Amino acid sequence: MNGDKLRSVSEKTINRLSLYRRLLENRFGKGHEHVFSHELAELACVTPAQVRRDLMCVDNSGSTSRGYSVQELVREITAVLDAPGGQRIALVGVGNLGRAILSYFSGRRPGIAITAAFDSDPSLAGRVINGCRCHPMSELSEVLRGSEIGAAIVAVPASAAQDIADRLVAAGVRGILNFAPVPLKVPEGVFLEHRDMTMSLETVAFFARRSLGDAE
Amino acid sequence: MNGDKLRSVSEKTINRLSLYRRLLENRFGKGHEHVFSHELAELACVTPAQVRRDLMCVDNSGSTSRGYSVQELVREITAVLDAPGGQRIALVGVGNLGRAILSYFSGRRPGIAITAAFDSDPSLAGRVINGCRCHPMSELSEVLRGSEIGAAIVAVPASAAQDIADRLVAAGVRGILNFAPVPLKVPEGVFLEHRDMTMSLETVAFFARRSLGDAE
DNA sequence: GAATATCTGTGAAAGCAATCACAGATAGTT
DNA sequence: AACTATCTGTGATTGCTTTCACAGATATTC
Repeated sequence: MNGDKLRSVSEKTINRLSLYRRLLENRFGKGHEHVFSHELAELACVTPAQVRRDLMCVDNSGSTSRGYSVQELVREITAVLDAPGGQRIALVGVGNLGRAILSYFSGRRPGIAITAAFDSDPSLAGRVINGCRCHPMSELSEVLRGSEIGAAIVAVPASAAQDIADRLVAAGVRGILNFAPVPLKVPEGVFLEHRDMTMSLETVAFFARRSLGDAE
Repeated sequence: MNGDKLRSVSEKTINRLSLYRRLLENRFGKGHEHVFSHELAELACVTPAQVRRDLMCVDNSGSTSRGYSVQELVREITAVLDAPGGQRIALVGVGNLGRAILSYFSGRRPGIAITAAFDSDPSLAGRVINGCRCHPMSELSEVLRGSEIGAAIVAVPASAAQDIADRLVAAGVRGILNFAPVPLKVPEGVFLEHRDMTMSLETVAFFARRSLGDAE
């Protein structure tokens, strides 16, 4: 990787780098060979200072009065975010949400692919959904150990989530994106992101209501 | 609402209150009439001090040596989070993700219901999915103005998202949960939550890889 | 009923993240 | 070539969130 700088990069910065890259990719070639921090900030809905701070961890030097080369910036962010040979992800839970995730990510990012799915429903075993092969849950450890999968998405019911997480960690997974509506316990060193939709929706509902109340 | 305290509550605290309530509901009646801050903290994967701080904004007083009454705590959190008569939410975009969201929230929370859905595909108009009626996109303003909907979920492609957001805001929506992979611009006073799955997955992939690198 | 143990509520401290503000750089203009 | 304008990179600052640590409260024990 990029050595010392990256060891201390915050999660929020990585989040925004991912966003910056996508925004830049969408604009490149459309008459935008260069971009200023305030332009990228406008696209990303953050401040220019935030953009420049975030970019301190990539090996790119913007030029004064011309800004950043879009192409170079994309390349440098990619050098930070993507694994050189691409990265494989597993999906556990092929219900409504799991399928939506599969279809959503199918070919969306070149550097990342969901290459194995698991579900407790045996009738799914062997099926291929959006280019991803489904396996029975019992094969989880076996399939993961035979692959280069280091991260996984959990989209199972709350009751099954912790057990799945334990098995994923035991099989060597070091990053989990959790959509189950329950917090997971993972050992030190395993990165965990909890994306609880109920939490998100209740929070939006609360602040929408408070905002209405404030206006009256 | 609860007056002064709530005016300054942070988003993070509201997020956790939502989580606490669900964890408590799941446990109540199973021999857990009371709960200590360290027990709830364990369930939520946070520190006991965090729990106590968060609970400062609800009108509940835990008793020393017995902790909090689970039932009372749920009631008090509900008084903060839920609208007295329940809250209605709109969903825009009934694709794979939109349907997964509809099925996920169907009857999940008593205080919140997705009561109207919109999609640009005319063949969906009039259909009822998971108890939610689908409307053509052209009826968005009309339907919203005739209802008590103050918040919405956006699950449309990136290219359509900003236009949808503008129309939602114009129709009086004050909170948006955005799943489209693009940041949205909304006026001051409108609460916006961006849940970008690509960002989340790339971030998990990054830290999983870094964690593996650290271990070697 | 005094002593002990263990809890809550919260002021104070520590830790993180975002913003400010300016030095240094570079292009354009006259 | 000096002057102006405007950018980046970053030390310093501000603001927010979490954690610490302890006073005060309440059961329990002897």
